[in-house]
Amino acid sequence: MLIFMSKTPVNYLCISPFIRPNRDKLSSSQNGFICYNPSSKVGLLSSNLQSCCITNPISASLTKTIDDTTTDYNTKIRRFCEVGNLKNVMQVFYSSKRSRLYSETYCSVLQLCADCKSLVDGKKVHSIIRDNGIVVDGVLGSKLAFMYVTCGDLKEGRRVFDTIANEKVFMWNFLMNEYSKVGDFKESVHLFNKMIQLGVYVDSYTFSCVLKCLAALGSFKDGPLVHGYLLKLGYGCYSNVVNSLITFYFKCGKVDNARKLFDEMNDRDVVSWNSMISGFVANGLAEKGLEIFIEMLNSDFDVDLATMVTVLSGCANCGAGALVFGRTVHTFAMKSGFNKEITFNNTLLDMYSKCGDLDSAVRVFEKMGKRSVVSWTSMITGYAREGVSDGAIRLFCAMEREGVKPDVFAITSILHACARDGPLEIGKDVHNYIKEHNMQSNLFVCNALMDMYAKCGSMEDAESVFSEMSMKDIVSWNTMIGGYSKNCFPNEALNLFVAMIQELEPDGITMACILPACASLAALERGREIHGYIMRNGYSTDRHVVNAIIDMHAKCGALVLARLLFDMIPKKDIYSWTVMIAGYGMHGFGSEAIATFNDMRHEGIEPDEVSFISVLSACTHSGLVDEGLRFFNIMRYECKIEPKLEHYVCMVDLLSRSGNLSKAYRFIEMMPIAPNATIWRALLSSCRIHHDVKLAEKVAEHLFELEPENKGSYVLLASIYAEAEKWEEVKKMRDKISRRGVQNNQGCSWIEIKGKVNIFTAAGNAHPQAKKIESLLKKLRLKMEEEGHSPKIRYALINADDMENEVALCGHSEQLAMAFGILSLPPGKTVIQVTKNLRVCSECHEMAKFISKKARKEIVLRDSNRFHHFKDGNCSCRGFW
DNA sequence: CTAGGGTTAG
Repeated sequence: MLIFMSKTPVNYLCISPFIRPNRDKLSSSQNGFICYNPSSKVGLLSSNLQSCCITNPISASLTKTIDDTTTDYNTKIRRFCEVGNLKNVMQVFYSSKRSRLYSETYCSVLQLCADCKSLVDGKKVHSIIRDNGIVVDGVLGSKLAFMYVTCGDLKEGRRVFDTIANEKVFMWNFLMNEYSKVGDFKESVHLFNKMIQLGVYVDSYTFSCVLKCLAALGSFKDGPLVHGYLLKLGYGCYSNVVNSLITFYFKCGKVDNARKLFDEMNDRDVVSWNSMISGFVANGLAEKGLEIFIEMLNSDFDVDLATMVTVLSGCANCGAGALVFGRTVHTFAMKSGFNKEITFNNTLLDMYSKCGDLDSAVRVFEKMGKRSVVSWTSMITGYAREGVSDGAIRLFCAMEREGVKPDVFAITSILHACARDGPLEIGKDVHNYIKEHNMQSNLFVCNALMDMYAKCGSMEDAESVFSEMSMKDIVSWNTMIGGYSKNCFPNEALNLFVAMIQELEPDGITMACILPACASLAALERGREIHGYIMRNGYSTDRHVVNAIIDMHAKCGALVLARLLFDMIPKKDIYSWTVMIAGYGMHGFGSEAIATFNDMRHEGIEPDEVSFISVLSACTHSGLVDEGLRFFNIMRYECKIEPKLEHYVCMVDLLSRSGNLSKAYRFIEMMPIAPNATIWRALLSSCRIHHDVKLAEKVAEHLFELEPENKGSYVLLASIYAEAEKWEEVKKMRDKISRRGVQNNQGCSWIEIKGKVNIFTAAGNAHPQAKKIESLLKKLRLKMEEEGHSPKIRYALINADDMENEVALCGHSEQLAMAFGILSLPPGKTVIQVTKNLRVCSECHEMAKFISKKARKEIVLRDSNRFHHFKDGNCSCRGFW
């Protein structure tokens, strides 16, 4: 009688030691488990005998060549294996480590290590096998490989697998499946090809696995090849194979092929039906899916839990469009009693959440009798997706209170929530949890962790996670590159990009991550290089990439080119439009931005919250108060979009800069969400423009409360006092400022000349042409005074107090860059383009106007907020900055 | 080889 110790098909490798296998039932190829080293002193078997023993364990036990203690160890170890006591097994195993045990004993121990997922113990067993010089044959080798892979070390498992000539299809299938689980579909397909080459017998599982991988890879050409091959081998009537084919064709969008296969099937099973329904739904044909579902109900087939789960997760993948179908399924499931199943409820709530109906998801969640970590994770993700980070975090805490332990999925999800609006403290707590629970080997967790740090603005922390990762995938690289781009480390982003392309092939997302780096540098030449790289390597069809290219051009000042590229897009999506609107906005072309926004709506594209930010900020940059208010109302009442903080920032900016200070203040008071520091800061700087000291004090109170350590706010209020000649107050502010650390944000401007970026800082470190630049500026300043442009009093007053202020911060670095631009502009060219890391100061702004008139040059200055086009003594911003 | 939840892009 054969006794199998565990349920997996590998189990023939470990037969209970207490019941000797019945000789008649042994198939020699499958059950050989004793393997002595020919050179061993304990195993006295000759080579001939050994080969006999491998195939026939009975003879081994009969030869009695092993001393009693060894037999004892074998028995003891395997008895502990049976009850699953790894600790005891390892103890006995260690005390026996000098004895050669039965190969089957090693197998049992390895199986137990696999069951317990203990890589540490598994490795110890392997090293003892090695030390004892045990020959690793196909059986022991398979078990070793199985152990490694099961314990998460796919690489080592594969290494062992490669050393044994294993013709067993099981191990091949197992490895293929594992590779596809970790997302390495290429390797899985590679293994398949190798199997064919080596003539390994392939079975139906092999085919379903390889088809799954081909679908995931998008290898739509190879699918039909495999299809033909499996027909030749006679697998065309295996329902699991045909089911995989159906799924494959659906994934390629070949709905008709899938339908035909299904129609011609002789024995459809539940999976066939399920695949048809989810396939239709996934191809945007929810109604067809519903038809099949009804057909299934009408046929004799019992709808099972898997049907419900597949169908609902199909809806979830489709998003809002499948919500109606999802509801129908929900109603049906209630009648059939599926709502008692936790798995069903999990899928159901996830469906509602992914289809945009979070309220229904919450209702399902609240009604569920039992909740698992999966249920909680779905809810947390749902809140995070909607941007309700505090809700997500509250749920996470509630989950922990109920004693549900977060796993890697839950951790990834909560990190995503923390990334949404930057509670870095909580993010760090999660990081500690990850360390304590050894989750840092999980790729998803690490990627989410880096993303959280990047979004919270801490690239140092992101970098330290990145550098310690043993396995990095394309997401890891993209996250870091995108993080550097967005956090204004464009050079780091570009360097990392160069490092990346030496390691692995980038994708469209990489391009969409690196282009903003060029944009933030305003380095049009570098951007064009990347643009060229994109064209050469075929990324230019990816819509994200195309949009990023347009964005880069707009942000580098090449607005006309941006428009040209925009017009060339055959199918513009909401991102394309948004980028274009924002482009016009930052250049001060408010009416063009509005026209583009209207064009978008005419094309039938519904604006979303980001496109409203674009058009609202365009109104702000051009001082279009009435239009801005109109769009704000359209957003709320026509498009039913709840304004977010960013929208309120735009509105406060819009109202206050145009002089409606008290209106702006009332607007803040009316906000249904708590205003943040950015909003108060916008109002405070408008108070300065319009010299409203009283309101400024009120506003500053809010700002100091929200950001007590931000020195900039105190400087701003001090400037307002100084301009109002309130010297007592200036002194008080100065004390407060000096108590707070150093100013971190130094002014810096740069200009790209013939592809080389020339940087000028406030500190004024010497440029090779510093003397020429200084003398040119001197001349210009003199001329300015002659023509009656006296420097504004407010700066002089603050300077007298020898206090850090806008001027000191600015350092007039943009003047240096502009002067250098005039000196080195090639003949024939009339546009000087300068970029500054902070907002331009008003003195420099006046200077730029003057230069544009006197030198007859057009100056395009990009500051941290917008573009200024200076021409003939005027600026396109018309004072709105 | 058993479902269901997770990461990067304006």
